[in-house]
Amino acid sequence: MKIIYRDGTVAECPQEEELHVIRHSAAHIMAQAIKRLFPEADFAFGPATQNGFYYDVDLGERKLTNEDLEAIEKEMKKICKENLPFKASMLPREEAKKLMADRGEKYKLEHMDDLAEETEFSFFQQGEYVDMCLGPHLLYTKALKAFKITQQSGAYWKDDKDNKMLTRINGVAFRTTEEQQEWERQQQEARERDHRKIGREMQLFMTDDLVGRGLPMFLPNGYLIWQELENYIKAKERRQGYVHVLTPCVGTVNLYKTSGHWDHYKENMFPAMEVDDEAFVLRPMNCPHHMRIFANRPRSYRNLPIRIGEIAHDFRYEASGTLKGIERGRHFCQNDAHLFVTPEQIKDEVAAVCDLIFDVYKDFGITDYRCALSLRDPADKVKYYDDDEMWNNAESSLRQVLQELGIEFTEEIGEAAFYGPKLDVYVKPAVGAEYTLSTCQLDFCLPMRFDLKYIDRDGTEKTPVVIHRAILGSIDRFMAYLIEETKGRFPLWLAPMQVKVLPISEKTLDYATAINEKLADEGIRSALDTSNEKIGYKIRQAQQEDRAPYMLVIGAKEAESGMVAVRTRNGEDLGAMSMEAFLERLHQEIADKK
RNA sequence: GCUGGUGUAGCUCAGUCGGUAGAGCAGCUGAUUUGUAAUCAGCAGGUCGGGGGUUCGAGUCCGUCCACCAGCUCCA
Repeated sequence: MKIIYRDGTVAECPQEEELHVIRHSAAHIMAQAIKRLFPEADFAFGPATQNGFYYDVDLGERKLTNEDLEAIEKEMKKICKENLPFKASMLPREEAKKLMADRGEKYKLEHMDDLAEETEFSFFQQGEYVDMCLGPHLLYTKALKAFKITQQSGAYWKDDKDNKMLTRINGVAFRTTEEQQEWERQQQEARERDHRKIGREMQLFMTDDLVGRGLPMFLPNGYLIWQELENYIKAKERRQGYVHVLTPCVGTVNLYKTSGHWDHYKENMFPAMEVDDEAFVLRPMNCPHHMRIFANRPRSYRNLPIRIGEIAHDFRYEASGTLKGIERGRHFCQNDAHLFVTPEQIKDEVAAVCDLIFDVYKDFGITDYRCALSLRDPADKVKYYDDDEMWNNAESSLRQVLQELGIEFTEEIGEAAFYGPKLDVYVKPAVGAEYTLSTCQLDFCLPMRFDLKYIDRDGTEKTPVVIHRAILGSIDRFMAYLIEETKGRFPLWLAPMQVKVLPISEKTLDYATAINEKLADEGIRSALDTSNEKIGYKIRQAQQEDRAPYMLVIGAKEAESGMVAVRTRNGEDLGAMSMEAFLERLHQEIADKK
């Protein structure tokens, strides 16, 4: 595939750049189509994205309908058919400005002003449409073979919500129609994995308008998984010397004024409740409660580190548009802990937290994640606690520890918490944008604000350092992730229904009932299908709807021999085995967390 | 919160030009007693998201509120 660069040279496109160029050119062709249909259109940015492209366009008061989008797509196809060449040209600043001014492109002009150090600008033209652009592009519009406009949405000029909202038109583009079909298949597959869909099918959780939006309720099946996760992570933490506490879901406004959260986040908290001349809020996080637990009694360096964990209920008044099943709600349960340490202990404790994170990921088979060191934006004195020395110290300590641990990470400016830098571990769900699962934050700030002290070896009072960390993040979000990763086919130890007992007919119902009871006695979550259906139907139900890892087919042969016929969720027929052998298999698999 | 879209039975969906709602699955009842991914028949199920408006008449048209979905912004 040949492409044209901004200086007009034509060359073979590097393989890995092909899609990007196709998508970028698709954006230009879409802009041309939009301009033909809506001459008043004023274009902002129109880049290629991970799957496709978009163009942000100012259409004045006009709202686009779906028919408009179809018309744009049709016009794009027409432009491709016209097979217009892409032509590159360079203009010095003044001429470039005149060209854009003549064409009424006020966003491009503003962009040129932002690029104050540039002396000349490049343009690409196909047919009557000219766009300021770095390129490179396809040689001809016909080279764009597979694309589709997918949606429109709003987006702010320069991503700033104080600026005007423009219409963003999104599309996808591929090398071939086969690749496009493959993408559509994957989209379908992602929709099938959506935790909200599987959660409803498997009766894991529900929401209800009368209870309130963003307030999911865990149903018996979902709460079984929840309890397994809670027990699992608490046991892991206990092994690392954590203790667990239980603290209330409300706190005084003064508590959050002391921590600084009130100033930073009061807009995202449920409003204060005034009672007996005191104001309370539903708590949005637990750090202040844990700080006060530390301050409850004198502490010695001999007691440190103190690791206080809690499966803690939190409430945040999230913007309505951000709510998403149990991935992001207004109530959620953090797998939270605060480690109170001496400065010398930072390294070992951060290392232990990282070990715990990756140990847990191993248990769950999580391999597709990325780590980021989230730093403050030093220019932002409003968001970040203003103490350069403290920040430099915290950031360099955390960076150094991560480097020494050999963890690969990128650094992201302006992503820190207001009180300190953090290690964030991101994962990508089946549906939607990536999010943080685990976090480990180094905090020199809250211990000062709460005036925390311990008595050091030399008898003087010192301020401890706090490490905030969450491994599963929130139980809710972690469950959402697991649902999408497993498609609801949870490993045995987590499956709400571990075994389903399927009598072939009522004639073997008694034996099947005894088997079911035996399983229950052994602590196995089993269910008995007493329905009057054929065995094929029962299997289909157990495998597809219940997603039970094991099915026991119980007929005359089994009743006579005292065996069970075992079938797996994957359709594998393991044949007849003794109940003892089956139980041993179950217990082993549960212990292995496979 | 912003922009756009969607809302019909528990679930997935159909419903033409405005003339008082339909299917499959699930549910219930009965028949059948079944050997590894859907046995047959019958029954029941709805203030068409809510309140308004236009109309002789609204699931359908208009407006408003609510919820959901996508994207943006945000995520202590």
